[in-house]
Amino acid sequence: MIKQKLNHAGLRLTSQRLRIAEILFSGPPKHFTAEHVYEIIQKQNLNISLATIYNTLRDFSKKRLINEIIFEPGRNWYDTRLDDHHHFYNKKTQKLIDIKKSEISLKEMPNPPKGCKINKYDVIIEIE
Amino acid sequence: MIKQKLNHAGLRLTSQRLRIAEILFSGPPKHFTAEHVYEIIQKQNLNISLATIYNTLRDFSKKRLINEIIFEPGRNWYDTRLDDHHHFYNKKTQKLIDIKKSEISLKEMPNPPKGCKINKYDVIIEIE
DNA sequence: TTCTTATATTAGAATCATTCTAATTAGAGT
DNA sequence: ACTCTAATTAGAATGATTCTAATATAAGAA
Repeated sequence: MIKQKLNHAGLRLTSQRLRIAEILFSGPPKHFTAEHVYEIIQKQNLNISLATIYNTLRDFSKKRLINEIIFEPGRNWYDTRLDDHHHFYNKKTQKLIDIKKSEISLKEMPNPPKGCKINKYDVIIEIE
Repeated sequence: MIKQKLNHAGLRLTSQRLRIAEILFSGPPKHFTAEHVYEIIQKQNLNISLATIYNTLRDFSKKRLINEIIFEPGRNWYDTRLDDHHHFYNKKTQKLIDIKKSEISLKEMPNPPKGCKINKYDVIIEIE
């Protein structure tokens, strides 16, 4: 349940966050940017400032409710899927396609440099 | 030889491109942004406009003389290494560390969607 | 060599996504 | 209800990159 999700993450239950979470977490997993969310909200005749969308996505990402994916310079994408998986990136259409972990995993994970721990890893396969 | 490299890529031999190529391809492989190259050129008391640096790096990348790496939103990084390898990315220090292909390769490469071919793939392991 | 033409360079303006500012509003515990 | 901290907001600011359009130059042709 969405309220529990936010509570558990230590995020206050504001109407804006609830509306945004509703959009993100209802329906199938999604790839999106702040602008995408903003457009959806406009179409619903809701009124949430662009700054709040940016803040909220950043907060959700920090709290690991969504995942940031970097594959295009100058644009922040997010993914509601949190499980271990990777992406095809079609440069022309600018679309991402999920790749199941089972289809791709690494032979072995190299040791990180001393004093560092691995945060996450991303495999991006660029197609055209 | 640098002139042959540019000629072979179909790029005119301008003094600016030769100077930039000199910086990139002399010495060990490098990770860098347009600003880094610009600073080096300033220190050498050369005078090449920032726009030309951006243009040149884009051109070199298109012609596959250097490789674009995307791992940080809002900043274009390049790599003079063209062979198959991957990267640790230290988010705090914003530094990249090469990972040899032999240390990491994928178990298998998934089939791209119909009508698409694989351009390249990048593995980025975020550490902290 | 000189001519020609397409291409490259440039300064500075423009763009675009994102973050910041500082004033206002609103959760949520007491 | 009261208080206090955190969230929201409009609009400005930022910062990397690209664009514009004027000028210069490489390199093949004559």
